[in-house]
Amino acid sequence: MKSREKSRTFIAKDESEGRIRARNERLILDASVRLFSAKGYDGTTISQIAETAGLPKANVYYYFSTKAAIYERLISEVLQDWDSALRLLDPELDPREALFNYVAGKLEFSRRHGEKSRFFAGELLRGATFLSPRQKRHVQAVTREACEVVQRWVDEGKCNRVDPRYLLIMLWSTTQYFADFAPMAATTLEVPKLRKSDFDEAARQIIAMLGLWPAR
Amino acid sequence: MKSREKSRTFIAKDESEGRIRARNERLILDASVRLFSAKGYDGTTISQIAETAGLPKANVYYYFSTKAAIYERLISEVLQDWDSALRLLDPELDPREALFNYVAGKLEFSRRHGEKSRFFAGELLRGATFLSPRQKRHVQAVTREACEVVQRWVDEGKCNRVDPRYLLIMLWSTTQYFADFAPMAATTLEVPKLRKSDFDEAARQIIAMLGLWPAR
DNA sequence: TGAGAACCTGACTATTTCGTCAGATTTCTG
DNA sequence: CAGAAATCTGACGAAATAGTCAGGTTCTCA
Repeated sequence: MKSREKSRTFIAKDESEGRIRARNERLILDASVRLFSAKGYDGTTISQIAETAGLPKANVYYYFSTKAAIYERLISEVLQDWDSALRLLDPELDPREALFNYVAGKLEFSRRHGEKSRFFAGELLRGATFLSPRQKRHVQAVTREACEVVQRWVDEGKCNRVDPRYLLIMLWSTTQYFADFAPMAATTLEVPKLRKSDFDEAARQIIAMLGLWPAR
Repeated sequence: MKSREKSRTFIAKDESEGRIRARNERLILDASVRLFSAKGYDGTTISQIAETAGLPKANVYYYFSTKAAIYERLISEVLQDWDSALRLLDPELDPREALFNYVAGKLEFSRRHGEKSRFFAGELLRGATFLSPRQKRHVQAVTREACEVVQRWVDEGKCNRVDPRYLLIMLWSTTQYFADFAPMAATTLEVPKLRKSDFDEAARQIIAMLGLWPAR
């Protein structure tokens, strides 16, 4: 099958040892995120996950003791994506440019990883009870940081007066909408299916519609 | 089975005859929307619906032959709400005022009927496969109508140039966010739980952030 | 190369779920 | 009030599900 070097791999996580483990866990997680996003947590069975991943069910149980364990791993992965996206908000740039980059980046990520985006949205919808206090604090800290970036733009007069928190919510919600509710967005735009160009246009339109840019 | 012709009550729906039927169907539908919104379609069992509604399971089956039947009834109810909300967009008003009313109204509805809003969002998330072609056309027609209202404002110079479709998407997504992802919004706003005043403030902020208002 | 660790799996159990049904009870109507 | 229609319900069977386990196979490294 595969003859890799027998080198010691002390890379990072506790499970980084064991190529087979890494490969199979990935298979399981990928299958799971697809199923969870399509049918929800309760609507997904371990048998389906096993079948989608191409493994026997008992083998899935070998790697994850329970469905909840799979789910928790996915949450923490998605949370990482979410916050590295927020770090795209570059304080050095002109706000209009920085916000455009952020929106475009977020849209592009959502377009390419629709299942992840929908998975996260689905679980937020269920009440976000899954976030550990630690994760909640983390989200809060990252959010606050982003707010400060915007606030600085306002203070420096580079940007009209605005409550950064509402601005962020507006950007999150709109970008999410295109990914998560794509069928509805497509209906509204009267196209059969959203394409990359629709996402790009969305980024431009969103930025254009915001009344944040001081007259020059 | 089709021999229910004696009653004199031609009120509206096909089921308007039979007070008991009406009452029990309502009990079942109310229980269902709450459960569906909290646990998803697949995650909800008929037994839970029965228990929540306070009826024996077999009695639920007496009124609805299957879970899908309950679900379809809910969809059409929610769709009605959705489009009567869109009719709140009053073409006679000044755009700023009209849009504020629309946003505030939608937020208020979502706040009061969170389960319905989340139920709809949840099913959109699953791909909107549930909408019949007829319903889809209906949504499209109502949307187009709303777009025309906005377009007229633009043409009359009451409103800056904007693509009405993206404006609508932006408004829908943002208002939905507050209702459907309330825990996340609360975290962002750093309040323990969203209150009415937060929703009101959201409406003001959303309108204020839009750069649609021509200088006077 | 061989012993132990890691990995794999078919078969099994206990539980839950959907949906049905026969017959009991209540409500309606003439 | 009598009979018909509507409503109610406990109990049941077939199917699906989460999770376990004993024992087999493959890999790793000294």
